[in-house]
Amino acid sequence: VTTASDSGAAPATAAAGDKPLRIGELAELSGTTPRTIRYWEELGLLDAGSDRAEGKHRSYSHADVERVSEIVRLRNLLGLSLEELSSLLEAERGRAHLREELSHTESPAERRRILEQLRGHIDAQLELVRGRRRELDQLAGELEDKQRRVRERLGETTG
Amino acid sequence: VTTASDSGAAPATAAAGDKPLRIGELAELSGTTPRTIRYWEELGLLDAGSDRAEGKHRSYSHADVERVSEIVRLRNLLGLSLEELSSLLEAERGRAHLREELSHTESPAERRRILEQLRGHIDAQLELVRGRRRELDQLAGELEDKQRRVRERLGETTG
DNA sequence: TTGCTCCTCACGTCACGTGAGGTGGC
DNA sequence: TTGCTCCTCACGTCACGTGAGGTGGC
Repeated sequence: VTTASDSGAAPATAAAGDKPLRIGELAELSGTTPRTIRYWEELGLLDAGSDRAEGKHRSYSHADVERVSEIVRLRNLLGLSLEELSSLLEAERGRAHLREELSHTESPAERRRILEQLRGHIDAQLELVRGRRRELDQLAGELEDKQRRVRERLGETTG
Repeated sequence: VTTASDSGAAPATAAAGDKPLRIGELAELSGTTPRTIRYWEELGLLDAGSDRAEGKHRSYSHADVERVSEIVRLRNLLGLSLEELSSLLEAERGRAHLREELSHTESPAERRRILEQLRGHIDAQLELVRGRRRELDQLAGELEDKQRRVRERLGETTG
């Protein structure tokens, strides 16, 4: 139902990229459940697809698989609330809009302004991810220390 | 109430390490809330302190700060359910017990057996952490690519 | 046509948040 | 003694899980 793809990755085959998907297929391909997708749609995280008669089946595209997969990934890795995720995704829609704008403007000053906004958004997201990674590195480091100490003591025992 | 410290880190001052803490202080020092601590106690994640008269205040030690802080950290970084966390923590208590055993056994074969069990537990936890870190690295890498592309385009504009 | 997946309520659950009304301890 | 933090219910909330009963589409 939604159509715009953000990633620009070409589908494996042109034909496969066009086949409409049912909610169960979308869920499986993006690592979640139909219930979760309906819930996200209810909250406005996902597009409701404007014109679906009550009781009729939802229909999705492969671009939706990209989008839902990314939300699932961000949720799992960053542990954000859906409200936080929502604003992050809104920023991402904003970026898509900026790219659109960029492709239509010639003025170097304008192009520069748009690109700098894009950079700001990406930098912010990157800082979030790097912060998490630092914490995980710290934890991994501590575990590696423990591991090393046990290995040394194992080396001391005979056998 | 609980006493055994796992980490072996010396407190900043001996006196400060002995002062009993109230639930609000414990919560603040370990980055959570009193309600969460009571809930974890209810579930058995934290020791109930055996003998507290109904309505009387809970009392904690600085060793409890270590324990609660670690649970908070694992919850935030690994995104586990409290049930998963619970078994992970039980494994950790098992490790404390193994270390105890180790300090009392002389037989090299026995010591070796114990150390290998310790190593197994640590390796398992490390794999969990490394898996998460790999995923975050992947995400960070993708964002860095985007960032680089925007930078290149910024370099192309005049100004 | 038969089976499957889908649909919409609606109640259940997990991990707490948030008062309500009352008591404890420096 | 006054204020704070604490106590125990108990209901609310977020992000879904899980049927119940019914319809849609290959």
